[in-house]
Amino acid sequence: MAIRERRERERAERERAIISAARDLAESEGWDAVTTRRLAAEIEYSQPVLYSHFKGKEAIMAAVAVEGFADLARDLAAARVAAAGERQAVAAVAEAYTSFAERRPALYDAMFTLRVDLPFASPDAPIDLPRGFAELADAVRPIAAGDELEALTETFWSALHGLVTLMRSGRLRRADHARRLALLVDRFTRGT
Amino acid sequence: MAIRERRERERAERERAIISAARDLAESEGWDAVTTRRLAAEIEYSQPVLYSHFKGKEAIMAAVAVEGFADLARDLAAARVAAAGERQAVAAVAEAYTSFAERRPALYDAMFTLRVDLPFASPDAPIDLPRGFAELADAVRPIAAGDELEALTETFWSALHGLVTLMRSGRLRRADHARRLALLVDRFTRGT
DNA sequence: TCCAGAATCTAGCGCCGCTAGGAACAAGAG
DNA sequence: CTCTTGTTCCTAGCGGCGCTAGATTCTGGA
Repeated sequence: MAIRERRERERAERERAIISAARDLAESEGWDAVTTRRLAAEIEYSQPVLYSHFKGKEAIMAAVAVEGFADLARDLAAARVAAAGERQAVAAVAEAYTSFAERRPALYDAMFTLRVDLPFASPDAPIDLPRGFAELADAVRPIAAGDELEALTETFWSALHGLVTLMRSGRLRRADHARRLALLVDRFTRGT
Repeated sequence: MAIRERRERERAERERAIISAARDLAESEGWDAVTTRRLAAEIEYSQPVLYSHFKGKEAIMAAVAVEGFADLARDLAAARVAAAGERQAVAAVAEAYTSFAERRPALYDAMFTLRVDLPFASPDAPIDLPRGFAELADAVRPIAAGDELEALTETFWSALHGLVTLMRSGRLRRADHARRLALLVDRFTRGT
């Protein structure tokens, strides 16, 4: 029986290795460089082994994304609790969000841009996804006034996501990022 | 000389055919289905002919995107001038923008999501791109108050883009779209 | 020591974007 | 009308992709 356990442990370790290799490779060379052949070489197994752990490449990316949700939720929480007031909390969370996207672009893409097979606005979403959303919602709550909190949080999130993706793809000048972020926070916190 | 002219005309027609085929194929089956082989078959020429017109597949997508900017600019202009007042103009333009993205998803992706080799915030951006941006800016101007118009327009645009992309990728429930859009417009037009 | 079943690999399928090299063709010169 | 020259276009193929069938190797228990 102990043998079986060791087997399962080794298998779990290998799965972790696949996810780490995918994340590292994506962060250093972009997702285009993450091929099943390179991943297999990285973990020193043959290609088909990947398919005994994951349904396909998209599932590997989804697994990387799930890891990212935990990191993002942590960053957002830290920013929120460190803020001095309600409006500062909104600004701090916004800053933390965009900074996460800038620091971990490949991870961010897996989470929010690339097509991956993950349930989002659904009960069986990965556990850390609603956690991150809840952090945003906590920051937004004081400025929600009469508005529905969930929809307002989604809207705020969308705005942050738009800023980040348009800037990252070269559609917005990076230099004006801080100004745009300030404007967004200002408009959302007005009159509350 | 007339022969040369006919040649050039035919060549221009073929280039148009390539762009149309790419757009149609992308809109009916998605960009993944747009391969150089299928495009070549569609225009009834061999694959290498594509490369005598465009540097590569990305350049074809960029050409499709450029066409889209003209369409979007037209939609935005129509929405803006038909609106009854300043705030209604903001709402109308926002609605027109997201509706364009919903109706022409593949085109929208080429324009704003996929990596294409196009200059954006730069003097040599395709002519219709600043036109679309100017339409947005015209709608935003009355609500800019003391804020810098360009940065505010970029921020508003980003929010629309975020709403659209997160919804389209299944990260936001489609059912709440109108509510989110209304919240966005409300927050941007507050106190002006 | 042998065997059944699990674990893993080799080899290959059909596709991709892209390109080298040659065939077919048309335009001007004699 | 024939020949040369330059353009146009195609056939064929390169290396790489995600993924999988089938063979092979390994391993725990009889």
